[in-house]
Amino acid sequence: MTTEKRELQIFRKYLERRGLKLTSERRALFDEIFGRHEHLEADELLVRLRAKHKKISRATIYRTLELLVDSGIVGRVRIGDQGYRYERLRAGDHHDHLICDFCGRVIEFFEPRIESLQDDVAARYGFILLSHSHQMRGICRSCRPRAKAAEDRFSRPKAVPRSLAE
Amino acid sequence: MTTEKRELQIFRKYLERRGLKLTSERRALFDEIFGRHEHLEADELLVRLRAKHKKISRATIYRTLELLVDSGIVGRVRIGDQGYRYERLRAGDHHDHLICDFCGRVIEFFEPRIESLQDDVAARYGFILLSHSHQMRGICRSCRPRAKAAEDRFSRPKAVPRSLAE
DNA sequence: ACTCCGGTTGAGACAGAGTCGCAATCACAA
DNA sequence: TTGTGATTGCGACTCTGTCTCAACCGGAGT
Repeated sequence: MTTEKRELQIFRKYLERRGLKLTSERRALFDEIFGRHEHLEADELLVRLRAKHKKISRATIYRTLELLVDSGIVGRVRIGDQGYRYERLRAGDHHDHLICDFCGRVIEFFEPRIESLQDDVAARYGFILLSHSHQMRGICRSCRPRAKAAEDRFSRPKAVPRSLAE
Repeated sequence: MTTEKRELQIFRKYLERRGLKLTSERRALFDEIFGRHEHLEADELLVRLRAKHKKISRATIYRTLELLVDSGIVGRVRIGDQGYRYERLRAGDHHDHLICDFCGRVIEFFEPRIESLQDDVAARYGFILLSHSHQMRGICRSCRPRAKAAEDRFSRPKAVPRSLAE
């Protein structure tokens, strides 16, 4: 609760500083995102809010998400193959994502050694690094048995071992 | 030329193994991608082929790109904010991308230490790693002066220094 | 508490990227 | 050369996200 309060204050300040208003729609979307820790798509948010008998339009969702991202308290990430997902950010919180191709689960990770190697690479090419996006995809621990079963069932449609590649 | 020949053989084999045909459209798209080393969007490929008086439809471009990616000789990457770009891959060639936000230039990099740390992270969470996508964005060496100038011109619309954040 | 004004909303049109169904066409093996 | 199943082009469609605009509302000033 204290955490939410803090982010709400930041958002309020952000709006105030540019003469924008904290409407009930903006407030509802804020609450929805900060009420749980998940990686949500814009349309999921729309559905959830409407399920809570909150009248809100798609356009407002997108417009508000833009404000939230811009204010720095919400992050926008490409996780699936189409569209973005939004996640709340705590102050100073940076992480990248590990995504299970079977169940879709998203795990956040932070590896300082990767972060610093990124800086090295950027420096090597004379780049000023502004942002990065790093996703790793695979099969999570609990999907491994299922993945194995599926692999056996289909006669590996895509596996073209190098023995056949020429 | 020898390199192209090799990839064409792989593609031929790939089609053959699943009873698919090497049509003139597929061949033309192959040539377009392997004729130069760039990161192209589907529609750019369409335009280029039509400019060469090759009659081809958008649907075929997409369908063929899928085959090329699936056969392993072409890579599909999200580089901009909308859509994918396609790039030819040489055997065993893996790299990630550094993208300039000003000029759009794409630089490929490979940092083995990052690759191996990725394996460590995956192992830490019990993940079987299948793929990853890693992009770094920023300002390239030659755009730095231009970027600086632009920053001075606009009175930094988004910069909300922490001194004002509460 | 009331007013007023500029910011905000909802609805639906629109845009860009990509997919799909189907009739006509083509590759390629016999 | 022929036959047949794969492939193509077209246009309609989907999905994600943006835009326009008239009606509406938040909140500062009174």
